[in-house]
Amino acid sequence: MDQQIDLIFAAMADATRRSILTLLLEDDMAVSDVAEPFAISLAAVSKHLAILTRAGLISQEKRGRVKWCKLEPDALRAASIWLQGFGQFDAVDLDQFEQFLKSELPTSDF
Amino acid sequence: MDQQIDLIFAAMADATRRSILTLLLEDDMAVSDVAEPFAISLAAVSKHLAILTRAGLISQEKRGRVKWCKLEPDALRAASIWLQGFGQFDAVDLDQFEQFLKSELPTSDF
DNA sequence: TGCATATTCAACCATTTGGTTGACGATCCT
DNA sequence: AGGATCGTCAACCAAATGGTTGAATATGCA
Repeated sequence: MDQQIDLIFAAMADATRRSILTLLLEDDMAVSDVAEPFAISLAAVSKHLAILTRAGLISQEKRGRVKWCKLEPDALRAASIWLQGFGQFDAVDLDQFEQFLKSELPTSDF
Repeated sequence: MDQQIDLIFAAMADATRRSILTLLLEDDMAVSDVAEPFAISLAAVSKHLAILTRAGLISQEKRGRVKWCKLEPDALRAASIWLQGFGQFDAVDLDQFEQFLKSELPTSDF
């Protein structure tokens, strides 16, 4: 269980992977579509997706040629719980949060 | 700012460092006292503390021979905000959280 | 001055990560 | 069957991680 938390935090310790999670927050996507906004190779994105899958943050299902990626928000709960314990954090400023998300995305058109 | 989030999540992706944070939740501690519960060398703990410091999760102040380590919970807010955005997480089950914290500590006597 | 304590530094090692390129396997389409 | 597309695998590289041990630095104390 520790290990799962390790994997989750490690998976989130990379801006590309956090961007991928944000993309998938919108909708399920094929690997190529996930890769499209990024200036790295498809193979590199494939590795990122493997890391996210291993952490349980996404799931992947192959239908035909296409492998669909789906956010698994439940896996974030453990990490969230861990953080909340250090809590007394003020209520989240959602405006700030949206701005932050946008600042992390490689493209800003969504 | 991305980079700070990178550092924070990376710092938390290790059970030893999370245990250290939990220890410091109780009180400020000297490096040797932080190291005491762990079965690794003092130098290894010193490295962990450097990583936590770089991430802004703790601060260290030298008074005399002793370097005091202090939790900086503010640094966790950014990570917390990030996670909350994937939110709709149910209210935290605090009992479960405490049990989890205890399960992560190398010694269970507090 | 001289010793003990607190902490870091340096060098080393094995493993993981994040990236590349090129080849390969699957699947769809005509 | 043949060709295009989707995605991973393999081999490689540079950098970071997590650990070790032994030496060095800094401070306190007698």
